[in-house]
Amino acid sequence: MEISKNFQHGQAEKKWYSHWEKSGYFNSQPDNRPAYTIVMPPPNVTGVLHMGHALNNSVQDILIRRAKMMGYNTCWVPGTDHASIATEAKVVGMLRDMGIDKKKMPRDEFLKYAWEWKEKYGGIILKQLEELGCALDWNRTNFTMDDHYYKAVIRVFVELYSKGCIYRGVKMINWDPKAKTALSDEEVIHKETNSKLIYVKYRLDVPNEEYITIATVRPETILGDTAVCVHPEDSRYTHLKGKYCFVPLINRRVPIIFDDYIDKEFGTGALKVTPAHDINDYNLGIKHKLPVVDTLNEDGTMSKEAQLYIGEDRFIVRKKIIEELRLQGHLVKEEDYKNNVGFSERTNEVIEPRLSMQWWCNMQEMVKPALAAVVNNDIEFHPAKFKNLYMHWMDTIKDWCISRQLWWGQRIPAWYDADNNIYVAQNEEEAYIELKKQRPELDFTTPNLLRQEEDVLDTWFSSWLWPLEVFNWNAAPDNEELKYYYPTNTLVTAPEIIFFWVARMIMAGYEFKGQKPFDKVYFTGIVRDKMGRKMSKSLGNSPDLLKLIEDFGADAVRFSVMISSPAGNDLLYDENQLEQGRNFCNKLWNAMKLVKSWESRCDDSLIVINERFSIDWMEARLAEVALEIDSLIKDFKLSEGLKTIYSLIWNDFCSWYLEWVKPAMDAPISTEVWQKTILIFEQLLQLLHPYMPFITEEIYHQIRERQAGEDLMIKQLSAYSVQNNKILKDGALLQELITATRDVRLKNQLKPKDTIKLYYTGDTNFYNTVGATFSKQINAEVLTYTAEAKKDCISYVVQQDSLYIEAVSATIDFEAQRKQMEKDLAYLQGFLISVEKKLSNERFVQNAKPEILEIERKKWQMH
RNA sequence: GGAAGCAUAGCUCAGCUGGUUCAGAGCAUCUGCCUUACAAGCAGAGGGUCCGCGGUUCGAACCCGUGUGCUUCCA
Repeated sequence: MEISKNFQHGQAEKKWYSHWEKSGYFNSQPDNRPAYTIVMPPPNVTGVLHMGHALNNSVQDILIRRAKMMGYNTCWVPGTDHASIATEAKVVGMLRDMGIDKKKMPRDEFLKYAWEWKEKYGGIILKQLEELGCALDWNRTNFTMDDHYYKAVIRVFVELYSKGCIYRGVKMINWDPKAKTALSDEEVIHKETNSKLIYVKYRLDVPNEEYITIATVRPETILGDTAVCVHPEDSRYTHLKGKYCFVPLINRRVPIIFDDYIDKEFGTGALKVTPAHDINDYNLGIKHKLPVVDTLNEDGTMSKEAQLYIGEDRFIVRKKIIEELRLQGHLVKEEDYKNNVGFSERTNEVIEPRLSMQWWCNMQEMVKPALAAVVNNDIEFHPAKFKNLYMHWMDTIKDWCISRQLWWGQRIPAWYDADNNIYVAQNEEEAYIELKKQRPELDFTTPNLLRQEEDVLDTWFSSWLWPLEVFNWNAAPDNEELKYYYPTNTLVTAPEIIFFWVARMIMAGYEFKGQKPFDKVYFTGIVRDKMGRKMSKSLGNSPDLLKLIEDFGADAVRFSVMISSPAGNDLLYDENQLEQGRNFCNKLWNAMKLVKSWESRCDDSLIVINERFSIDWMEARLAEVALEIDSLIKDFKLSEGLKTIYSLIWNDFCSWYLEWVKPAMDAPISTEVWQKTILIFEQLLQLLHPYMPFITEEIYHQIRERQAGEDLMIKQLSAYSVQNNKILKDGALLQELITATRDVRLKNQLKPKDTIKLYYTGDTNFYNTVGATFSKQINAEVLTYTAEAKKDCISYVVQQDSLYIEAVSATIDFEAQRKQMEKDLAYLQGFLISVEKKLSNERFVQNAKPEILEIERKKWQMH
């Protein structure tokens, strides 16, 4: 069969992915091998594959494929997250496009649409992971709203409620007026924003016309003011103790209160207090027993209580109210001001602090084992610098707002009776049983004695159970699979969700299973563009991943994201790396073509003599580097690992080894050399396979006939050990000799076709062993030992050996040669002086470690 | 406002516990090659105030202090 000029990635990817899948290599069942398990961070059902996923999932695939070839029973669990806010927003938008208003629709009907939407679009992202080559166990695909999963979430809620961790209460929350729901603190993104600081004077309730001036960036909240606060030690205001002032426009009479919470330096030192719309004001309000005036509706418009501008959006009101204050003479001045404003992570809407009745989860007890596990490295963080971040958050953990005013999600299993008593239960029947117990006097023949809570749970309240529930924890807590796969081995995720998800999973693991969910957490970096900007949809700087895979191949894409992503560091994505990946594929492909072309030229009768050294050296290098790669991958230095194997293949194998053993044109090759070469090639492919699965599998099958089931993906890695240091040193010397000689040839205008006669001083054994290879690489017709310096030759030095080229043709540039030798001499002299200095320094000899001293003495002797 | 991290070649980064003349790799650049696996390539080369300053040490890219710049997290 004709071999294509270059690697045809499109065909190979389809062929091998379906072959692996059909062969069952992706699937896992418990057996007596040790398990290696990863649960994939479930992407949103709303998502499409982007560079972050490519990085994250490439890393996981590398770990899985590597573990598989090391004898583990590997299990990588895929799935998706229902992402309540994001998905609900999509579905509402879709309905709006269809001319349907969500509000006019019953809950059940809306959910029907949501499920339809999920079935249609929700799986796309998983499908896209196939393109990347991910070795996922598709039989285990989970969704956080699957029936069993739903039940697990409900059970967990009920359990925590009965333990007293979950409660219902009114608190200041982050309100998203667009999604019309509460958010947890983690879902709010603070951004520096250009605002105006407005100075407003409030008339004092004192006999003469006197004012107190306050400063605010949210003048619309004036309508909810119930006090003005100053610092007790602020001499400007001490005379106002016990006095009152009037809120402008609405003339509400409010007290002037004193509290050392106030920053005297900020603004005028006087703060307007709006307990309904600011967390700090709220706390002041509680302390000073202030009334609460809630001036906002759930959609961000002004409420009736505001008295003015009712039904108008808060930002329009902000502008209008400034004008009105100006008209009425209350506006003192406006200043440009930078402040931090909270935005909704999902809708990008400006968050309004709002007092609201929500469900809360107290984490104080759950934190303890979860914190300890990370502190004492029972769960390892890679890189370890994220431990600090984790510990700080856990130390200062606050109650988690878990209710969301949405329909898409697990509905909170709480029921209310007519008097608003709460019954939390697994389902309505059990809630009724509870009701009967507590209210036996009720007439149970009347329908609808109970009504269920409308709110659903925060998405993260379901995804924190991920490593447990994908193995069916709820229905069968002692099941074999859970025992076998849990705790999972490695979690690979982005540091952005360390609080959202990682911390909460750790807490859930200890709380519900009494065991950690994973041994190790590997945090990938953020993918940025060439200019260092984070890749995002809104910036439009994220390339179309599927297009990249189509154009360059999945292997090249994987190469490009892995080559420059050191553990935990951000990845600066550059198309350049994509080309490097493609070129590498091409290089591999061409190496294959070369080796294959030898097959028909094999000759059993040829004895291996000259190539013996090359083979031994390559095998030693292979073993040496295989060990290096092993330790790099163990340390999650995946990028380094790829660089190492890249260089082993390109430099050691292609540039040195293949050139050394390559027969002359049309000459036969010893069968043994060919066979050894194939064996070496296979091992190189295997080391590379976790990074670039498709091309390696393809070439593995191209270079030799394979039996059914004889696939690279499942080939077990050999045990490597380094036993031959001498040959590695000799190989390095040979390379140095070749490079130096080529350099000398080039500098003396010797054409590649000109042959040379070369004389050396040095170990004749060594030169005899490598002589044929050396001569071939530098086009020498004679290579001979000489005891003394040769005259009228080009001379140069490599390590301890002197070399002399007797040029058959061409003139010798003695001047250039002299300069080069002087340079070499100066270097050596400098070297000697530095060693001498150290050795003659008494304090060095006294203080330095003996082994260091030994090294220096050796250096001295050698020169 | 609070905390953490980073600063090494044009770019992206290695550089462990201070010790080989330690200043490295890849990419990019330059020079010479269409040499029959590969021009998506081959052969070779150049390129540095290890951010500034001060200190500890026999010895500092590495440890300490300080200044500057950048990034991230929290409020």
